[in-house]
Amino acid sequence: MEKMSVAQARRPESIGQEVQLQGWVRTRRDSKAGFSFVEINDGSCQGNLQVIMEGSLPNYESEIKRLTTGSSLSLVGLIKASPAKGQTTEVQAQQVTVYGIADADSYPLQKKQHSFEFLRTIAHLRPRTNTFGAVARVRNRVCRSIHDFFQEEGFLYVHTPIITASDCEGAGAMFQVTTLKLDAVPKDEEEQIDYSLDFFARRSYLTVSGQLEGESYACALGKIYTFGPTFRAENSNTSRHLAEFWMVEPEMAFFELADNMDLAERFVKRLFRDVLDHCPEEMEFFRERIDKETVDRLRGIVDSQFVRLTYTEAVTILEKSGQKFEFPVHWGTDLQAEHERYLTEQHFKRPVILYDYPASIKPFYMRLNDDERTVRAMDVLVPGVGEIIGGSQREERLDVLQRRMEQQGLSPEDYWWYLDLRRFGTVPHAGFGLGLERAVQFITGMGNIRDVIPFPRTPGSADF
RNA sequence: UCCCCGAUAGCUCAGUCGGUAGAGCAAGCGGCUGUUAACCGCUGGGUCGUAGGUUCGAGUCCUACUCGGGGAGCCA
Repeated sequence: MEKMSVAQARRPESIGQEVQLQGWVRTRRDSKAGFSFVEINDGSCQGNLQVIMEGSLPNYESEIKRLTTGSSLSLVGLIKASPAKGQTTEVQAQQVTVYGIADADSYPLQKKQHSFEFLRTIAHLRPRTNTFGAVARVRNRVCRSIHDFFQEEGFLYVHTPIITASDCEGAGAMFQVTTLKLDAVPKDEEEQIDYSLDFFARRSYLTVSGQLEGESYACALGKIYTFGPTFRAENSNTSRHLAEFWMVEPEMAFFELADNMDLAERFVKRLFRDVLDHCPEEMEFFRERIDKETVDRLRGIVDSQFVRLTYTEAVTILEKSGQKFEFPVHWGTDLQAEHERYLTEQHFKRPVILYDYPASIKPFYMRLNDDERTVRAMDVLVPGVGEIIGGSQREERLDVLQRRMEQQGLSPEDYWWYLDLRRFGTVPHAGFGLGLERAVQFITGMGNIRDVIPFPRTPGSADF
């Protein structure tokens, strides 16, 4: 007997086939006329499959009448056109095997809406809900599109290390990795921790970015991208931050800032277009249940040009806006969330790429402009979520890079290999980072980033 | 880390002026039905987050703590 997915069985072209289906019960409705409607889902699509289970089945009273939400089963049946509204096909079951009942008294999921807060406490079961199934499928589609896009553009997928000894990748607090016994840490003569006895014979950390290593490969192979888990030990408690998240970081030799912005815009639009094209049921679900605007917003972005303006121009717009901001705007300080929101949500009402930020508020590796006050940084801001991409053209001039490091209190010796890239055949190059979860959050309209990653890690919480 | 809000049945919530606990859904039983978040009736289900305090009396007022949420900062 051929196995078939629920997704396939829901399509009209499957009518007339006799197949095996396996999945989990979403709901059961009994008819006293002597049969039951059982809706099953196997994760292959948003919708359920209605199965007719007749009272004449040998295990009808003993097992089928006891099927509860969450129970698992296998069945053999004939796919038919459904006579009633609500679905195009349905299955007439000929044989039903129950794998496992989900005891309704203790099974936490019911056929009703639960709060996301509650579902986070049962993260191992929440993928069985409509919302988390849809998020998982959209997340998968976005990941596939990330690879498709870069592979089609001739990029090489490079794996940068998860464990790093660069103690300042320039992107925030790091998790330390150690095999030292924390209750008996070895000390040297000066009572300092003796890291020569640690696993890597020096302090090591979980990566906060693969950028520096990515530059190494871009400066040999041209266009590369990394895509993997990233860790930040910041004590951030917001709906947009995770301690462990996934980041895509392309890095391109012979790219200047304008090339970088072009690529970022093409990239983001491709992700959005692919989800609209390939996940219509999921997006319709999000439009109905999560965020009415999300589909229209994505369509609008795919068809429109991103606004590009310099930091200096943005400050001028904000100053002239007449808006009362909690924090007043002035040149030289970073824009606050309220300022970015005003630009994307009220002034332009679409994504905005800001570039040429003051050098004083950006890291050492961003290329200094001729005005000596600004660097070739760019942020892609979207309505609702805010910063979705951050990137820059990198400083390729050895002397300028060394000067900038010293200004920021970093010792060039620690970055000897990074500086080698400028010593030997340096080239203009650029890159950016896109937070996967921020992208999925924006696409789906989900309000909390903890609900677009399967098992979220946040301060004080690493359950499951 | 800072500011604000919350914690009551398995879930989602209501609970008036401080007077001893309620609904919907879920569950069990019964009824009805090609149903589709099915529907109707009945039944069971509670240390009101924890620890103190005020009071004749606290779910309700006060304090601390724990956990959760929203916002800010940091950023992706």
